[in-house]
Amino acid sequence: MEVRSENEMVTDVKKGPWTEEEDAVLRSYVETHGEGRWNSVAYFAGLRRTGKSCRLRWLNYLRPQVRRGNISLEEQLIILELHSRWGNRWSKIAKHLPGRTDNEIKNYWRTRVQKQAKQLKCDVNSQQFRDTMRYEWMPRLAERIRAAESRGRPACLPVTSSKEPIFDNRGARMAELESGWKDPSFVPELSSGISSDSSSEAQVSPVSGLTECYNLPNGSTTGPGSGAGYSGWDIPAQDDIMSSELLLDGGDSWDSLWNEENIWFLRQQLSDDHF
DNA sequence: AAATCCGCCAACCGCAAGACT
DNA sequence: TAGTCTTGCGGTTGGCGGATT
Repeated sequence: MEVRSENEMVTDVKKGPWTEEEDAVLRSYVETHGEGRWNSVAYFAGLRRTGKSCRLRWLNYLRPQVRRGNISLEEQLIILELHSRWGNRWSKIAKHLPGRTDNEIKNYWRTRVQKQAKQLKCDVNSQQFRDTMRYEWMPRLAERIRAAESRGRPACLPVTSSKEPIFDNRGARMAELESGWKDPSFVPELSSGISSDSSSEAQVSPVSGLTECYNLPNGSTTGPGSGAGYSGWDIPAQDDIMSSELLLDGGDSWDSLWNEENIWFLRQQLSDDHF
């Protein structure tokens, strides 16, 4: 009988997309034996994969808690808010978005947000871009959420199985978030992954550069949110906010946006001392 | 209809920190 | 205490599919 060690298995490793059969094997094994010891999982489950690959597949795809589909408006706002605080700390940000993986948030940031920075011809780490996020996108997003809330959503949302009110402090929380980014003294926390090197920020003029692409909050708006120019990124121009067609992500309905999972994570996000 | 471009996302890689021996 | 193993994180890449030419 052939006996192979775990290390030998690794040399026989398979890469690339997972098959349904592999998924079934991994899911079955983890459900029976639990997570952890991923090299052993790969070996004893008979998968020709590395432990790392098994772990990643489980965490990012097979876990029952993983949420799939469009990033909701609230999730977008939370991502912007937390990224302004922590920078590229994807796993940390993901912990505040139940069911979302760090990989998903990272991909979202790179494909949507960095694309807008590119269109603005500014560095994603620049003061100009941070100001744009802070003064334009986040307030607009909050406005969209409120507008959506006032249209299709019942003022008092249903209770969860715990019978606790869900959004009792929602307004207060939103105001708290906004006061943070509207406060002139607000300085986004820069941690690893965000360059605080002043030389990179010197590439653009923080204010004059901003006004070339965007007007500050008291002015009219131009830029990625202005009508036909934006796609994928879900922050519309002020005018668009009043367009009900743009209130939701593409294809999202109120039912899907305000399902149990969204309500659950919003409860978490809007609860006191969560950040 | 074919070729090319582009956006998205799953998965890989290297590194670092913590756990274990 | 040092070496090894495991896990977790962030950056990057490659393939797929839809859009555009």
